[in-house]
Amino acid sequence: MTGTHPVTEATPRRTETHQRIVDAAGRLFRQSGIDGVGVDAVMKEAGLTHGGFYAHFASKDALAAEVAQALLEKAAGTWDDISRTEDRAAALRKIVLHYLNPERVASGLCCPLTSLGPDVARRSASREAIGGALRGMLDALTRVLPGRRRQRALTALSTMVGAVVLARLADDPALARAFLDAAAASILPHER
Amino acid sequence: MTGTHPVTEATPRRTETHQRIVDAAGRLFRQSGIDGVGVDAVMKEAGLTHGGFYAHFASKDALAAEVAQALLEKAAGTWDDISRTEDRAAALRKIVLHYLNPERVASGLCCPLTSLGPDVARRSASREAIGGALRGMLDALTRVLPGRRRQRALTALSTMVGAVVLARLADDPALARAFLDAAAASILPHER
DNA sequence: TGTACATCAGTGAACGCGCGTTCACTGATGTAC
DNA sequence: TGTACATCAGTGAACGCGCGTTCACTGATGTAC
Repeated sequence: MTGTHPVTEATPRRTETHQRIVDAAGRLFRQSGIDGVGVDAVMKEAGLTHGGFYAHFASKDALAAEVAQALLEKAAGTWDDISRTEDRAAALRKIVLHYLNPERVASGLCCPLTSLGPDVARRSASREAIGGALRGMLDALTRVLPGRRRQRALTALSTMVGAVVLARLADDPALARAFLDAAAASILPHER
Repeated sequence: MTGTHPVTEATPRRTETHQRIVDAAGRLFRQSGIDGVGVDAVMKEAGLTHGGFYAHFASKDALAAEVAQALLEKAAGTWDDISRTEDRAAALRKIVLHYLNPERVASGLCCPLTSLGPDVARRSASREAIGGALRGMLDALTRVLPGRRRQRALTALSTMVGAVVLARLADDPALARAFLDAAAASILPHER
């Protein structure tokens, strides 16, 4: 029910189109911010015209909430899956290196916490989804971090998020890279 | 010259009003985002009416650029000053605890990197100012961190920025606090 | 299998509000004599 | 010290564009017989 237009029934085609709009918005919102992208642009990205939008969502805000929730759940879910792998060290490596991957960061299609965070936190609708994702990511990190201390997970998540934020803020690609590399090195067990 | 209306001359009163507008915008923009605050609201916060705005700034974007530059320079300057104190350990403590102060973070009137960052990075005008501030903060941190290694400064800054971002995102005050405390503990030499 | 009709996803023109921007004016400050 | 005038910071009404939202319509999909 959440965010979806309540009146009309769900049919296969409708559901597919709905999902295409959410995906398109996910890409654009993360690159240019929610306020920086019009309903018009979202629908064009999804291969449709803007008029049909309100057959799928009650408002642009409802779309934003659904996009945020979907991206946050997906991110937390991925971390959770990986963290349940047998090999804890490998799982940690995978989570950290994927998160801090320079190409992903540069594309803007990275962690929704950093790309949508501020925008979304102001819209109170999604605060719960954010809280859930945070806890999920912390749980996953705690599970794979040596010592399994919550404290370390809090710090590691801060370092990763900060590195991504700073890398996107840096005007110089070398500096951006330096933030990501330093963060990875500080979290991963030092191998040399 | 930058950002200021180029035609009119600078007189004491003009300068003071100009500054009052920049200060007001600095507060509001950090709390609600640049797109979330109208010229109208800025001028009201400064105790004026909206009409007079364009006697001081060429556009809202010009104001945003000036606000960002002022806040970034102030932040970097503060760090630089503190870092040149005799006692390195005390200077580090001061920088870190001030930055991670829960009340400051909750008020939103904290580091412009986290509160304006994304908004501002998209407006290419201020990328240079951001880069400068980043380098200044890194230099200050390097100066006061034990060992004086650049690598450690990169990580420490990431951790601090990430902790603030996450603290503002967390729906639960206790969780917010946990991010800030964990970050401080991880950077400050462990005293116990 | 073919025809008639109903349903429904998507179209695109149009509306209207918010907000950035402009502008003619006012009241206050300052200068000339 | 007082009066006349010029300058200029700030006012508030008005404009117009962008964008979220609405709506009458179309063309395609599906169902009845």
